[in-house]
Amino acid sequence: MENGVISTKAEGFLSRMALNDNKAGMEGLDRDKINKIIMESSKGSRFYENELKKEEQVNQRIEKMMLQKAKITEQHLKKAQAQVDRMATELERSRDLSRVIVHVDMDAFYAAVEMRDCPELKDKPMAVGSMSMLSTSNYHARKYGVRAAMPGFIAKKLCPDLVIVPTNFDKYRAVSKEIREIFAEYDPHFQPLSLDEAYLDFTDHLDQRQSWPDTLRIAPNMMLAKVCSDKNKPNGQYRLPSTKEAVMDFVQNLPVRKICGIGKVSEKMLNALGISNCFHLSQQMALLSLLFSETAWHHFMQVSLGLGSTHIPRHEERKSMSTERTFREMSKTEEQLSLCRELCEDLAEDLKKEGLKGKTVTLKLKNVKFEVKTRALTLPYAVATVDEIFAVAKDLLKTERDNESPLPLRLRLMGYRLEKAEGLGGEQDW
DNA sequence: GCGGATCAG
DNA sequence: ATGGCTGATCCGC
Repeated sequence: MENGVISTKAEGFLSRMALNDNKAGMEGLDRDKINKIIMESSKGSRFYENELKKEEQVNQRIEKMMLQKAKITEQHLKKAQAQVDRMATELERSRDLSRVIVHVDMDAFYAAVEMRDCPELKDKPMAVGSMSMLSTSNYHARKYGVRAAMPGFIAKKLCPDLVIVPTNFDKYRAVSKEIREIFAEYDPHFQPLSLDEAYLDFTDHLDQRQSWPDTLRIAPNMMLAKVCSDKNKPNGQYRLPSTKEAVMDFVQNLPVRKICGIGKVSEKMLNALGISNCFHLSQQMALLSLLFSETAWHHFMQVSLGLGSTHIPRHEERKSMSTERTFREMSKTEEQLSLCRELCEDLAEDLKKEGLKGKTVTLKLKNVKFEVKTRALTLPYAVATVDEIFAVAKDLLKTERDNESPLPLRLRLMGYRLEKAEGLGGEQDW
């Protein structure tokens, strides 16, 4: 029993904190050595303690799921299988292989821009970000296990020669603009996902020119195109043929973690059921339909059949806008209040740029133990100005302070979000 | 509607 | 000493 607990904890550490070799450029490095260094620089920190706590919650979720699984009868499963089969037939009828979808993803984008502007960096391990957090790293640095979303001080331990370049968003935005102008030539309705990523529908373009560009990752739908864009990095290309056989073959060998929407936690839950790739996923669909929500298993179903959107949606209207900031411990009421005011000013300014309003104000707090809390209030009318927002924001903060009283709120992050409320009348007020 | 969680980039 | 920020969505109240 004692041993069981300890090994669960060790496993928990690995799944949540350990090196993620999902990314390109992470093949064939010394995982054990890297994980040991990450572990040593993490152990005992408040961040790490909180990660352990979160991991324990995930383990409990899994335990609950396993108990549910144990209660499922053969009869139950048979019935579910019949429903799954019916749905598969239905979905199969909707399969559309006539579109050509491309997902473009700039390789190590921020790092590439910095190396372009400072060629000496090309031969060195480098990353973009700060000692607190890295946005991305070049391929030299990846050999040491240095990757995006890793704090710089840990990266420095993995690779003491690492050069950390501060982020320069204006520059990346400018390059992104150039890139998007090129995208528009191929598909005027392309959908940008971030500064360095976009979906393009190439179907019409290819009808006009007959030559096949072999410079891109191509597939018959968005889900597949996204996965393909990860293949043969860097500088490699991949085209998934538009046949059902090719698609099914491709999808069956795919680890579930590669699927957009399946993250660390979902992966761990699926793994607990013996599911690690999409072949297992399709084999266990009846079981999944009984253990997961409808939305979740329908998504699994689509994925296991290699289906995805064949039309790129037009850019949706934004639903919320937020601003948050991390700082060193702040416990004084007056300081917190003036920060609250500052954040409201920033938010109001951002809202003004887009001419937006919102009905729901949400306060986000993270204490020095990395515990996150949100507190929201929905108004009967939409607000946008600093004073309107601040009036609500300061009350939300006060309520939290009163809740904790007489202990002070020992904060490391504060943020505010304004949201368009659902329901009738939401549209005209936003 | 609220709050916690997950996910992506 | 240093463990981010923004936006979306889902689940279970």
